Amino acid sequence: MDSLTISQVATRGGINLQTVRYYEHQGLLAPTSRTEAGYRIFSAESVRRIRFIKRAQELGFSLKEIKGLLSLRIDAHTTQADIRQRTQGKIADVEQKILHLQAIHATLLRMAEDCSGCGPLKDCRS
Amino acid sequence: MDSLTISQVATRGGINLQTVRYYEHQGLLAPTSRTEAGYRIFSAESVRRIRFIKRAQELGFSLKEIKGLLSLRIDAHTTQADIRQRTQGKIADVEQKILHLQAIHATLLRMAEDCSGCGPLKDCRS
DNA sequence: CTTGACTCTATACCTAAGTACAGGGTTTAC
DNA sequence: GTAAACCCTGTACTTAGGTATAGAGTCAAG
Repeated sequence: MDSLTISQVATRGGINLQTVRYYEHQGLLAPTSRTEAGYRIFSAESVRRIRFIKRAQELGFSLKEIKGLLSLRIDAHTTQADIRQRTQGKIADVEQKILHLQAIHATLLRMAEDCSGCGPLKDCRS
Repeated sequence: MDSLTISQVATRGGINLQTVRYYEHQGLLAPTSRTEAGYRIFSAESVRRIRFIKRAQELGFSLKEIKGLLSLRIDAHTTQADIRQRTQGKIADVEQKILHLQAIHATLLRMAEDCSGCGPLKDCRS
């Protein structure tokens, strides 16, 4: 029984029911089908997708960017070169973010462990 | 001559002039003083601060959180224990973010380099 | 067979983070 | 000494990302 209602998928994904509809409207999430009466039907897949969206958001990606990340999904008609090209820029972005976070992290650690001589956080090299 | 006008500090920080005033209003940035006529005077320090704010924003921190990060700045009356306590939670947050980014990064790399058998991005373990 | 919990669409409302005037004073360059 | 290019405050508008409400249909339990 891999079939979920909108309220179930919202609860399991940790978001508001209205937000599920909002994400659908934004093209980030689609119900697998509808019942006779028009009720949305989701799968466990959708829950994973919602969680991915929330994590990516916490990392500073906009919904638009997340849509781009999600669309990298591979299907039979996508060539290697195609994928490589589309992922390249995103890989660079992510690497930048990691570097900046590591700089902040190092500065926070220095502040916590040895405060003599450490400067303000904004001076962390990054 | 470490004395900048609002438009200079905005340009060098890479943000809109209005945004400088907005950040000041939000308590994230303060001019070092004012001229006789009431014009704001900034220093190079403010430019660094603005850049830090922008970087942190790209990493998913809200202005409120960034204010918290900036307020960790050390002054003479802050004790070691005090600092350690205030930094602890933020360090954990940053570590979480790094882990999530690394998971996305690894998945993107796998997609770019060897697509046979790689799944959708949202399934990256993180 | 009806009542309560659920769903639908559509529209309105909200907060964060800006961005853009309007109306007025100031400074600098000719 | 007067334009052009600044700056000031205050208010209004915008966009992203939701969240709430209204009005109506659906389903499951007693």
